[in-house]
Amino acid sequence: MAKARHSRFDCNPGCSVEAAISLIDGKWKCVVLFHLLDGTMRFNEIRREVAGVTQRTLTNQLRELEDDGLITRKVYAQVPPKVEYTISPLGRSLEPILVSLKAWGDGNIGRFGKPVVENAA
Amino acid sequence: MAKARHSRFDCNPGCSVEAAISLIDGKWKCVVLFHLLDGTMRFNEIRREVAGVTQRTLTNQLRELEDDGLITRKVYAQVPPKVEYTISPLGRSLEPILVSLKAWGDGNIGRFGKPVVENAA
DNA sequence: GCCTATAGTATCCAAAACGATACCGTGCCT
DNA sequence: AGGCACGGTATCGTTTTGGATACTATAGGC
Repeated sequence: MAKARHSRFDCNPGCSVEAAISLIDGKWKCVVLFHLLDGTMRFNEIRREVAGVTQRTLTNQLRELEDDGLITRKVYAQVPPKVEYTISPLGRSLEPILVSLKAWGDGNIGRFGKPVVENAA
Repeated sequence: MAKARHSRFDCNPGCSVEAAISLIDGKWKCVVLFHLLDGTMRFNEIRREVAGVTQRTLTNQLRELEDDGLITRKVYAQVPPKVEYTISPLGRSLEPILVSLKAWGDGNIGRFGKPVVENAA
């Protein structure tokens, strides 16, 4: 999505849907969160799992996820740098959504594009 | 979201999540689909339910939903014009996602913004 | 020395998304 | 006659999103 995120939630049935959507609005956010469900990961681990994302974009979206309280970021004072990303309880509460997305995708992915295996590089 | 929709699905666990996301990527799409779960609606009915959307944007997103096969559009040859929008079987298959989004939003909406009641106009 | 990994920052750019605003033809109601 | 509803179209503009590319300091391995 783009432009303004949903920021004003009206008291109709749609508004809770908008609230949830507004948090995962970002091209790679759901995918990142999905991977973090399995446990803590470091920056380049995430980057390798999420095919296609540029490092600048990944940084931005991890920052937004952290700002929204969906993940936590732990920096170890060492060289080379070590940073760990972990899904937060709030982020974990999105699990039903993420799992539904994956289940749907698994059952319907053949409708759009063809899975490719070139990101194993 | 914006820019390129997810269009190439790699064979890793994220790609099915991407596939699902790519279909509901649009500021108002989930909300529209959510409302259509309850049954067929006409254009201005949807417009009244979805607070904040401009009529131009609603038209665009309904078109995209139709193009993706998530809803169907039926035009009655009469004046004034009558058009009915109905969720399709493919769209209906997104119900678990939409319901998860609403459940999460219901439980967390207090974290962001305050519900307002000014769209009842 | 060079290459790689780490986790970024910096800068610029292009594309897309959405909003704002005005307008349309017909019929119905007042 | 005027206003309103219907379901849009048309045009322009702004903002945002994400990508492309280059660069960073340190350490370890070869």
